[in-house]
Amino acid sequence: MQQDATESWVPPAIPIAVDLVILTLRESRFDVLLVERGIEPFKGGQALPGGFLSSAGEDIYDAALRELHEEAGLDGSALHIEQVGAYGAPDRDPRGRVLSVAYLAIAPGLPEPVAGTDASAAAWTAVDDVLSGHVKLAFDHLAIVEDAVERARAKLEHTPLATAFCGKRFTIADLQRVYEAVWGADLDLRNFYRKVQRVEGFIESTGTERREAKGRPARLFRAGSATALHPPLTRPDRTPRAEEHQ
Amino acid sequence: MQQDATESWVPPAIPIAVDLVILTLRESRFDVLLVERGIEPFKGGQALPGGFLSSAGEDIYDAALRELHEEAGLDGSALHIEQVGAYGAPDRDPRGRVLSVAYLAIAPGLPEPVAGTDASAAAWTAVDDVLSGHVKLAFDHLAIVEDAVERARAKLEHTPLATAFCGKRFTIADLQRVYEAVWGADLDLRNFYRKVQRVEGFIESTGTERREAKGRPARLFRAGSATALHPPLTRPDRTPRAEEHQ
DNA sequence: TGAATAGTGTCTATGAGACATTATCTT
DNA sequence: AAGATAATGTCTCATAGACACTATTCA
Repeated sequence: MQQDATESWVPPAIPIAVDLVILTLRESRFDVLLVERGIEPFKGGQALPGGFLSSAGEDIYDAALRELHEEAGLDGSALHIEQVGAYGAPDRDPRGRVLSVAYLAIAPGLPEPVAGTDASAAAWTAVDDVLSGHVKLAFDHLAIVEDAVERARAKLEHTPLATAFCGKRFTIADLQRVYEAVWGADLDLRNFYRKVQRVEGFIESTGTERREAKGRPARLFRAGSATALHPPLTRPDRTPRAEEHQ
Repeated sequence: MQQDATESWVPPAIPIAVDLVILTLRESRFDVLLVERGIEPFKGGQALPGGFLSSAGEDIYDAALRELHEEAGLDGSALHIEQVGAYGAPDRDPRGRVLSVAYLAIAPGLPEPVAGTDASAAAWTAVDDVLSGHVKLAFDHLAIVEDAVERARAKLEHTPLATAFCGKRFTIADLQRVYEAVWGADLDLRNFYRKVQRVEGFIESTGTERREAKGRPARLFRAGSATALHPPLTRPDRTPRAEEHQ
């Protein structure tokens, strides 16, 4: 980077924004947070929360944390956050050129559609409705959601990311619901219990239980110390296996 | 993104650069292209090829292609190129704030250290020497290389990316050398042949052969149509398996 | 003791990894 | 036929996936 510049040449500067793909599970549904746009372009349309850097000195990650707080009322220090990538097509914003850095945030299921914030227009929306095109998004936000969701789905296989969708303590059934909702696939309960418990450092027992009115109490776990899952939990083959034509 | 702006507020604009992590295999060595910096800061130091957008209207991907041509003499349309991410720490460039979008490019082994270009100072360097810190890089380029290399290593498992390191036609042994060099691990030849040939759409036979002076001729293949590998080629466990303590 | 939820065990098939020999070509 | 390189087959073990029953609690 940083080419040989003549004294007179000035590299073009472009406004920088951050966009947030905040994912969560609410009642076993895989949701993304969208806000209704209050201004043109796409006024009244649905979009990802986000915004411009507040100053030329603000770190992009800090900007993501700030928007997370301002637009979603969430505390980023408690969440899993990672960068998805930069989206910089010259025509992505009709008002003029903007380069946006997208972040993925995973939040434990929040009962309320987030209130007391800037963006009172924020609402949880089914990820499926977005990906299917049933809910239309402004700008290139659909592509951003696609990339972020695929990232989350893939990381569920190899990392303990699923625990980020759960609270501090969770049951194995809770964890299974995460996998099923994010992957959009049903998993066998017995195989899931076996695999999850075999992976070293994925979940550790708290010794406590959760009882709900009826039925046997469920044991509670917390996230373990592993950063990678060995062996991984693989997604069910959507390409079942080459139809042994014969 | 695109917050409610009052008429008077103007979002801060920042110079945008692209950095390229160009990876290849040369004589079974896994190499990255570095350039010697001609100007301060880090004058005389090693850095990734790259540069600022040429104009405020240039697409970032196009800028990556342009730099690939200018600084490495490579034709991007023939290469695998993907974005790694945005690097935007406010202090990453001592001259002032720059946001850089990093791209990963995979090139078939090129015999010569790339000549007849802008950057005659460009040179292939062993990736291991960079990752080990033996070769020091300017700015935050080490972090960029780490991210890009990990991306490449991971994608080798699930995608036919390895074929991007090879020419149009290659032997199975060529392909194995790619995996061994990028992963830094020895693979069993017999298992490799079996697995590679079982994966549908990974490689397809050309019916032709390559003969080198002596020995049995090797069959030549070309990249198949698959975009994902089923089943994947997994990296040898560096974390061998929980030492069954007992 | 019945209803409700939590948790486990076994069998089969497939892939991973270790390992040595046969095949084809040139000189 | 000797030398060199290419290619393959078998065995064992671990994991994936299909599948049904037992355990614990509360009313």
